[in-house]
Amino acid sequence: MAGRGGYAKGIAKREEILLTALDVIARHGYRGASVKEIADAVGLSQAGLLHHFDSKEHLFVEVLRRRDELDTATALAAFAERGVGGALDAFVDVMRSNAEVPGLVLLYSALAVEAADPAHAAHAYFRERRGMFRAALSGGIRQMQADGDVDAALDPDTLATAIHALADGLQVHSLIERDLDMARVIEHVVGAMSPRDASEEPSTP
Amino acid sequence: MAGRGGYAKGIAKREEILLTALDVIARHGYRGASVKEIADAVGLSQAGLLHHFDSKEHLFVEVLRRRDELDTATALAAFAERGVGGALDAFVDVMRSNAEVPGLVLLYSALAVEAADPAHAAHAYFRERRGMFRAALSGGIRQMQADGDVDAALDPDTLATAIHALADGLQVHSLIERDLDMARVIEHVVGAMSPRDASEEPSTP
DNA sequence: ATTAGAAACCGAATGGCGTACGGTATTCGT
DNA sequence: ACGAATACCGTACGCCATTCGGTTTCTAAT
Repeated sequence: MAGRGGYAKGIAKREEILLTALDVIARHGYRGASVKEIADAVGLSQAGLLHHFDSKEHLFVEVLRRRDELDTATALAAFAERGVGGALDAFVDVMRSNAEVPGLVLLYSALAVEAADPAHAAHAYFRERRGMFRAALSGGIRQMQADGDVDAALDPDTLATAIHALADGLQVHSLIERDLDMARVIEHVVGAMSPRDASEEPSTP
Repeated sequence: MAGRGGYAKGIAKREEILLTALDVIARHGYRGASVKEIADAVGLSQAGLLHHFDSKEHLFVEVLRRRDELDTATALAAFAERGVGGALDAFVDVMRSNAEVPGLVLLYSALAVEAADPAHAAHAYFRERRGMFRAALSGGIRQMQADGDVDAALDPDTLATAIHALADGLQVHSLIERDLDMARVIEHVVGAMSPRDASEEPSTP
C-alpha cells in the first residue's frame, strides 16, 4: 500500500520522486530506470521508495497523469483564448514542448505498449485517456468542418483516431530518429485535410 | 554464441523456436514471454534455447526479420502485378493480415519502443527498416502524384513519414482497442490525400 | 565403419530485478 | 507530551536473462 495523503515530508518526497523518475529515465533509458536507480537518486532505499507508490508501474502512470493535468490545462486555456482552431494549435504546441522533456516520450511510449496487458496499471489509464482525447479531438474537427477549415467529406471520428495514432506513432519513431520534427509532420497532414478550394494555393480569390 | 549454420536438427529446432515464440507471446503477453516459457514450449532448457540465439532480444528480432521477408515478397509481387497503386493496396493488405497473427503486433510494438536503446539488438533493425520502408513508400507516392492519384502539392517524404508513423501508432492503439480497424483508418486518410477535383468521395464508404 | 570435431543440449550458478514483510524511527494532530 | 499514523529500512523471496563447464548426439571426412 502507498502512504497516501500523509505528512508534509511524505508529500514533498512523493513529488520529488515523480520529478526524479523522469530524470533517471532520460539518463539511463527506460530499461535502466530500475527502482534501485530511482531510489538512489532520491536518497531512499528500494523499500522506502515503494512505500510511496503501490508499484513501479503505478509510479510511472502517476508521472503521466501529472503531465496530463498540465497539458489539458494548457489546451483549455488555448481554447478559451483562441477558440477551436487555437485548440488544435495548442495540441501541436503541447506535443512540441513535451517532446523536449527528456524521458517523457520514452516513458509514454513504453507504457503505451505495456498497457496492452489488462493487468498492467497503465491499462485503464490509456483506455480512458484515449476515449477522452478522441472525443475532444473529433469534436474540434467537427467544429472546424463547420467553420470550413476542414474538408466536410471526412469522417471526424476516423480522422480523430488517425491523428491520435499518428501523434503516438511519431513519438515512437522519434525515439530512434531523434531529429524527426513531429509537429511539422502533423501540421503538414492536417493542412492536407483542409478544403482545396479555400486555401493551399494563394490563387486569385 | 549461437550455433549457426549447423546440423539439420538444429536448423529445424531454430525454426520451431521462432514459430513458438509468437505463440507464447500471444498466449502469455509480451511480459509473460520469458525464456523459460518459450523453452518449455519447445521442450528445451533455458540454456538449450539460448544456444540457438545470442540472446532473447536477438531471437525476437529474428522473428520480425522472417516476417519482413514474407511481407516484402508479397508487396513486390503485388507491385509486379498491379503497379504502384497495387503496392499501396498490398501494404494495407499486409498490415491487415499481420494484424491477425496473434502476438505479432504485440512483439513488433514492444520491440519498436525497446529499440530506443542503442544497445538493444532491435535498434539497428528498426533504423535500417525505416529507411528502406520510407524510401519505398515516398517513391510510390511520387509515382502516384505523377499519375494524378495523390495531390501534387503534398511533400512525398513527409507523407511517407506520416503514413509509416500512422501505421505503427495504429498498431499500438489496437493492442488495447482490439476492434480498431487499422486498414480502414489508413485507407480513409490516404483517400483524403487524393486531388479533390478528381474524386468526389474520399474513399469507399 | 570409424572417428574426430562440431553442434546440441543440460545443470548449476550468478547477478539483477520488483516486491512483501516485520520492525524502527519520525511526524504531528490532539 | 502522547500516541497513532506515517516514513523509512534490512532482509528475504521468487523470477528473470545469461554464463560456464561438461555431456551427449550428430555427421562429414576418412
